Amino acid sequence: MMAPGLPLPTQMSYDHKAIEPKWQKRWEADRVFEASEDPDRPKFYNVCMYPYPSGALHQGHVRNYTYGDLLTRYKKMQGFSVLSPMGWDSFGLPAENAAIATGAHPRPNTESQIATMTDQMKRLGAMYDWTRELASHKPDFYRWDQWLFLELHQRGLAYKREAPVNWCPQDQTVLANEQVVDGLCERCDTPVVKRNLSQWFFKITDYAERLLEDLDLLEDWPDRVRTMQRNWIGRSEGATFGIEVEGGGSFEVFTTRPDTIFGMTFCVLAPEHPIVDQLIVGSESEAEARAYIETSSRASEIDRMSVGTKTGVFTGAHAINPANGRRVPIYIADYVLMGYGTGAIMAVPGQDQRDWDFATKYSIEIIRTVEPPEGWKGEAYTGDGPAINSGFLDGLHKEDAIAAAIAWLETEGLGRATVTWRLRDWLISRQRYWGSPIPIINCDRCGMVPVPMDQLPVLLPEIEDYMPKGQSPLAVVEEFVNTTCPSCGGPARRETDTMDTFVDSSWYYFRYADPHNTTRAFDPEKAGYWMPLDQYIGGVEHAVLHLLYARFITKFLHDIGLSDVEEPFSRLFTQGMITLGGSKMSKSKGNVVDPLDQFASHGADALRLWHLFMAPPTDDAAWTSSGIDGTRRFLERVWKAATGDHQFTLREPDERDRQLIGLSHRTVMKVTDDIERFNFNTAVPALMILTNALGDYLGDEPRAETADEVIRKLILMLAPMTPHVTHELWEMRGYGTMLAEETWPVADEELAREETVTLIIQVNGKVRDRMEVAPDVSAEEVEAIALGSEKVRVWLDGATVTKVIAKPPRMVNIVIG
RNA sequence: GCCCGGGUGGCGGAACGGUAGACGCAAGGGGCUUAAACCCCCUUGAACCGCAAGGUUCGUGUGGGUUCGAAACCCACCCCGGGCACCA
Repeated sequence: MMAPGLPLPTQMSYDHKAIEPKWQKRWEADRVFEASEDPDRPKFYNVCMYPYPSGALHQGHVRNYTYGDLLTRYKKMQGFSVLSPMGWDSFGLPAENAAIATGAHPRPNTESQIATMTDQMKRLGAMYDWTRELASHKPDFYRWDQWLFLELHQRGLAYKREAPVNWCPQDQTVLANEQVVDGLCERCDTPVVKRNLSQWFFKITDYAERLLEDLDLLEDWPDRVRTMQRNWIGRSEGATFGIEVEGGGSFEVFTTRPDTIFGMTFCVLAPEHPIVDQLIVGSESEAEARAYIETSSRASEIDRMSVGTKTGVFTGAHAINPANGRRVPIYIADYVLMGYGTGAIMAVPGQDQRDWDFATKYSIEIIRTVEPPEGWKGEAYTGDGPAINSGFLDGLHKEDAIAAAIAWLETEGLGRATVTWRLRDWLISRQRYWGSPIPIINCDRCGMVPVPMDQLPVLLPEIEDYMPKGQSPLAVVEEFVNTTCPSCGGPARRETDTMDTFVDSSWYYFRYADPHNTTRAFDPEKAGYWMPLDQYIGGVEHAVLHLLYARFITKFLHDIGLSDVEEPFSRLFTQGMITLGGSKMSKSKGNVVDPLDQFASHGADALRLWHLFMAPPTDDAAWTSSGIDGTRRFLERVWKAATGDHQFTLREPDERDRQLIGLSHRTVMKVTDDIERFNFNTAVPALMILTNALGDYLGDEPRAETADEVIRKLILMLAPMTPHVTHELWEMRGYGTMLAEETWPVADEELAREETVTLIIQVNGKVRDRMEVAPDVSAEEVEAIALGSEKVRVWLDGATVTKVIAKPPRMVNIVIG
């Protein structure tokens, strides 16, 4: 079926509808892409991020899998032992929401979508080792999520505590952080509020330092992803010290600017700070303070996060500035976050703009402790300068003043140098059905007891009602909940939360190395052969979620002796989006171009080539329907060159043969280099130029030997890009081998060398003439040629040559006065 | 606000500091055809000079700068996209 409005301008000379299925079946039957651990060859472990089974491939998938498959085939031709597996991120909210909407169980729907997508991947010609296929919703996979949980739990890295979570009042459910967009529920746009629930966390903060430091090792990651992770981890150096409350009690504050301590004119506590209650009891401001705390606890995230509208309330209590004994008021304000630092700050309005704003609003004194530069017209000054009004720190510059202030705090026993992280522990509980159950049993006598390893997996039960009600749908399933305590044998209740699907994706790439193991998550020997990934390909949207969690879990597996590597992904590639009409293609916007239409009209090869050609792989790319006409036309020309009935002549090779052979070697160099650097969009035109030259050559007394040599190279270079048509041509030309098993061509530098190059002759930087010269021409010769040029002489008439800059053989510039 | 990207023909995009616009799309002209489609050939950044061959000037967001020479390097600014955002 042809896409409406997309008539193919090409009269097709090859039948993609016959060729493509033929080779797809052949590759599968011959098991060409099944991987094996081969100690005699270098390995190449190549993975595209496993997809959520959404039902059908879209153009973004096509782009992703085309890049991945190109690399799989290219590396295989270069002699690598390649592992390119595929799996399914098949747990999670979309399937569950579909189930709620239709009343059907998520499993059959998920599995039929997996079947559809598998079929479409095969129709794209993307080859994977399907013997290693995995799906996270299957018990033989999620069993090992539960194992991972228990390993973390054993070492104190999985723990439960009450914590504020995102709550959508409309949907009556908790939301994952990633489902909160600008403070709103991504599904119903309702402002999200915080709600306290008892939750399971993975202690990723224990790994903060290593996760930050090892980013420096990841040289083949995009800078922006490393920067995003660095910001997300957010290391801040400073000091923590205690502050006495007048009349008894104390609290700790964290600051990156201990040097400004003399400028502290008030303190601020987060509304949730535990000491607040004792401070306000009986004070004049108690009623007002309680009202404020109540209001901010119910305020939506979007309100609390909005910069500029600082509000707060005086507690009625005062603190003592430890540096100068000054009595300062203690406020409560929600611009101080309980989750960062100590949930309390010393406020120095002279040196912090937020404190300045607050002090101005509530008429609190402002003391500058760093001399601003001459003519400073700003408000708070956060830059460097000599300390003033600061006692023993006076005159010191920022760095020295910070060191001196910390030394003083430590000598006085008031505080210490500390490092604070922005990174929070990873909240992995979900009050949702479609996920891996957390393997914990709650016993009244024994407390929280881990499910013994030999009782895994804790199977997800079949249920009728998936609707979230603020607790897991599993909580009402009596036969699931009620069990016996593994420790005392008494009656006990199962944990009913399930795990975040990011737990699945944090380790799945280890499982590909040993996917059928029934006694452990994977054999470290097998994982040791394949890990780390040599190439990981996916969307940039996972920069700080999946890619950070995966690094954490890999480090953990390393620490417990199951992995040799500390970093899972040696080389990361993040592709741009496909857009249409200025926005991302999506069903809701109605701007989807279904790849099935192009499979039918132009064939998978033409579609793959268009994706490679249309834009640099890292850039977003705008879909245009006519572009694929061009790549199909190009494949037609290749087909005609390789199968046409040409008038070959018997003659000795001449200049034309040498030219074409030379071009073919240069093309091999260019295409190889471009593929290595992911410049697919420039590799394609190089092949077009070669094909055009070949077409011209074939039309004018061609030699069969020359033609064959060039056609062979062309087919080999196109093989990873457009595998079906090239396999068919390889077979038709009778080379007698499977193209996918062939060797990638290597250029001969001698043959690639050009006989002449174009010398550009400039006068004062402007091009005035061009000449063909030998590549090894000298500077003196180039200068003589330039000065001898008739076109140049016109410009030199009546002028004095002041300088000649010669860069043989490409350029010479005559400078005249 | 902060941190990354990025602004090149009608469009997607090429260009180790050295011929700007490769390659492709679209458009126009011609050939083939009874006709059309397909296919093939030619033209296609702008302005100007020339009968022609050819030539000149301008041109990579804006304004400066460095350089014999800048789309590329430096400074300032404008616009677009993305990420983070009361993190003390």
